[in-house]
Amino acid sequence: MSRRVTLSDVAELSGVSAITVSRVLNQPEKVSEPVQNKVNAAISKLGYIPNRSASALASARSGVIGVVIPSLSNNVFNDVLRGVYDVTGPAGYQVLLVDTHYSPIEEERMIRTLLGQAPEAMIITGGNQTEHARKLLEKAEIPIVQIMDKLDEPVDMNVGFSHRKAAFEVVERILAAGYTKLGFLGARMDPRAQQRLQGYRLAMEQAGLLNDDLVLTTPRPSSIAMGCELFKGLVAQSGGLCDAVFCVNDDLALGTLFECQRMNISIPKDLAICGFNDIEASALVNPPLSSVRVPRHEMGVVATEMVIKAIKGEVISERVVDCGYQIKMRESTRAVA
Amino acid sequence: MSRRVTLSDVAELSGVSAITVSRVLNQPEKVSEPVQNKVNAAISKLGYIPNRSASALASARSGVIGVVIPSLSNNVFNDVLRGVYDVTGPAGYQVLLVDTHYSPIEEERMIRTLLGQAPEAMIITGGNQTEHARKLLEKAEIPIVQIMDKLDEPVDMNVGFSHRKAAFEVVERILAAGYTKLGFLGARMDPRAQQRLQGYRLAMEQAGLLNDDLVLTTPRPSSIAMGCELFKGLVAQSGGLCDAVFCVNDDLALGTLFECQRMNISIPKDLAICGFNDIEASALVNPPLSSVRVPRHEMGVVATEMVIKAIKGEVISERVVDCGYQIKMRESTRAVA
DNA sequence: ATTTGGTATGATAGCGCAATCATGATGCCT
DNA sequence: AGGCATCATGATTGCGCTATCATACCAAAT
Repeated sequence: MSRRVTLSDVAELSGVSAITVSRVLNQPEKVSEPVQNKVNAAISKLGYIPNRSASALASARSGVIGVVIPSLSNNVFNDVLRGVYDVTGPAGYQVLLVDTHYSPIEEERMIRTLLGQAPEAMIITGGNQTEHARKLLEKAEIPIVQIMDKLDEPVDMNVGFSHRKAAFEVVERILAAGYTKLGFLGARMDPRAQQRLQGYRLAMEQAGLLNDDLVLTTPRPSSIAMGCELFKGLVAQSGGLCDAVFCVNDDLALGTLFECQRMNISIPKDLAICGFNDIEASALVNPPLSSVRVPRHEMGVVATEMVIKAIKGEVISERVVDCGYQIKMRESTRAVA
Repeated sequence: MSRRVTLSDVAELSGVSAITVSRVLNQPEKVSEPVQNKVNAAISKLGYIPNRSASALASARSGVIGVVIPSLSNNVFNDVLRGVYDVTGPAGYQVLLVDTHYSPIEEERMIRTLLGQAPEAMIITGGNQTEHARKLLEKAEIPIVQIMDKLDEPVDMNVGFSHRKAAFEVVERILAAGYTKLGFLGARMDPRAQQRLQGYRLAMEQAGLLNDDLVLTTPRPSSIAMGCELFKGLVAQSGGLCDAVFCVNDDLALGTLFECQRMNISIPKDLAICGFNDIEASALVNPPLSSVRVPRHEMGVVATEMVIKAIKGEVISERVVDCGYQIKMRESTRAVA
C-alpha cells in the first residue's frame, strides 16, 4: 500500500525545497528554468498530483464554484450548466453542483453543504430561498449570482430576464394574431412558471379575455406526456372552446401538438400553440412551434464570468444583467385569416 | 471582515474541547446528550459550517465522488447523472462532475484534475481512456466504475450493456419486419455509436444486405437538426432507395421523422424509422418511433451504489453488471404488408 | 477495598500545502 | 567600490480538522 506522493517527495527527489515545488506549480514565472525542469521531471516521474484539500486549506482558496439548480432532469438547466462549465474549465475552477428538487428546504440544506466546501463563489437559480438560506449566503461574503429570474432584491448579483414580461408580451402577440380564446397550460409551477402565468393573466385581463376555465395547471413535473394529458384536460374543462394554447414550456407545447395530431386537430387552423424556452425540437416539428427563446447558455456564461471577475477583485459595473429573450412567432400561431 | 467560524470557536463557546465538537458532528453516539445539546446550541448560535477541506485533509476522506462524462449537452448523460445524484445525496457524498467533450486527451486532463480532489471513487463513461489516464486510475487505488459500455477489460468495475448487440438485435428485428434496404444514420460517432454501427453492419452482412451507399455518418455533434440534414444526405447518396432508416440515436430519428413529414414521406408506409435510447419524445410523436430503451437512470444508480459499497469496504459480488436494454418496436417500423 | 471494564472527554500531533518573512546571489547604478 | 534593487530559493509556521492515545470517571464484579 503505497503512501500518496506529496510535495515533499517531489522536493526531495528534485533536490529543492517543498515551497519551490509549490511555486513551480502555482507561480512558475518565479522559478528559474533549470529548476523548473528538474522539478517537472520529478513530478512526472513520481506521478505527483497536488492535493487540492491541502491547497485549499493553506491558501484559503478552494477553486470551487458552487452551482445550485432546481432539477437535473430539466434540460433548460443543462444548457445553463454547459455555459457555466465552458467558463469554469478554462479558468481552472471546479464546479460543485447540487440539485434542490425545486424545494426551498432542500435548497437551504444544499447551500449549507456547499458552503462547507468553502466555494469562492456561488451561482444560484432564482430568488426563492428561505430566509435562513439567504442569511447564510449573505454571511458567506462571496460573490453570488442569482440566475434565470430577474429579481427585485438579489442577494448580490443577478443575471436573468422577466418571465412575466416575456409571457405578457408573447400573449399580446398571440392575441394580436386574432386568437381570442387562448388557454394556458402549466406544470411544475415553480416561481418562473408562476410568473409566466401572471404575465398571461395580465395580458388576458387587459384584453378583457381572462377566463379561468381556460387555465389548467398542475404542480406535477413537466414533460411531453404531461402536455398530452393537460391538453386533454383543458379540452374537457373548457368544453373544447379554446382557439389557442399558451404552454408554460415547450415540453407541454410538444405534448399538445402531438396530441392534437392524434385528435386530428389541425395546427394552426383549428388551434394555435405557443411554447416557452425554444428548445431545439420546437422549430423542427410540423408545424414549427412559436416559442420564446431564452439565452440559457449565455446566462451560464455571463453569470460565471461575473463571479470569476468578482473573485479576482475586479469591479463589476453591471451587477444586474437583463439578458432578455426573443419571441419566435412561427407557423403554429399564424394569424387567423 | 469577520473571520470564519471554526471548530474551536464552537468548542470555546460551549465549554468543551474541539475534538468533542468534532464528535458531535461525526459520531454523535459517542457524546452524552447534555453535551450534544450544548454544542449544537453553540453551532447554531455561531452559524458554524464545518470546513470540508480541513476535514478531508485530516481524515483522508474527501466525501467526493468524481464523475466523468463526455458531454453535458447530451441528455442521455443527464439521466445517468440524475441516477448518480439520487444515490450520492442521501449518502452524503459530493459529486464532482467533469465534461471531456468526447476527447480522450481532455479526459486524461480531467481525470488528473479530479484525482487532485482525492475522490473516494470515480464513475467514468466508457473505456476509451488514454493509456496514461488508465495508469492514473489504476494507481489511484480507489473504486472505479466504468459505465454505459460493456467493456472487455474494465479498470475496476463495469455497469453497461453491449451497444453492438443491441444494434444487431434491433436491426434483425427491422429486417424481420420485411424491410430490406435499411439505411444507417450516425452523428458524433463516439465509441458507443461506432459499436452500434458495427452491430448494424454485422446484421446487414449476415442478411446479405450490406450496402455502403446506405450508410451515412458524421463526426459532428448529434441533434435533431442534424437528423434532418443527414436524412436528406442519405436520400441523395442512396438515390432514394431506402425503405427504412436506423438512426444511431433518437435525436437523429426525430429529425428524420420531421423531415419526412415535410417531404410527404409517409411513415412507415414509405419509410420505416428506428432510433436508439428511447427518449421521451420517441413514444409520443406520430407515428411513435421504434427505439431501444436503455436503463440510463438505473446505470447511474447501480454504478453509484457499487462504488459506495466499495468505499465502505464491502465486497462487491458482481463487479461487472450487464444492465441490458429493451427493444421497443412501435408503429414507425410496422411490418410491411 | 480493589480490580476490571466500559464510557465520556481531552491533549497532542499531523494531514499537505502555501503565506510570510528571511536569505543569499546577482546585476546595475552612481 | 559601495550601495541598492531585483531575483531565486528556503525555513518556518499555521490553515481547520480528525486520528490516536491518554485520562478521568463510574458501575459492577471480585
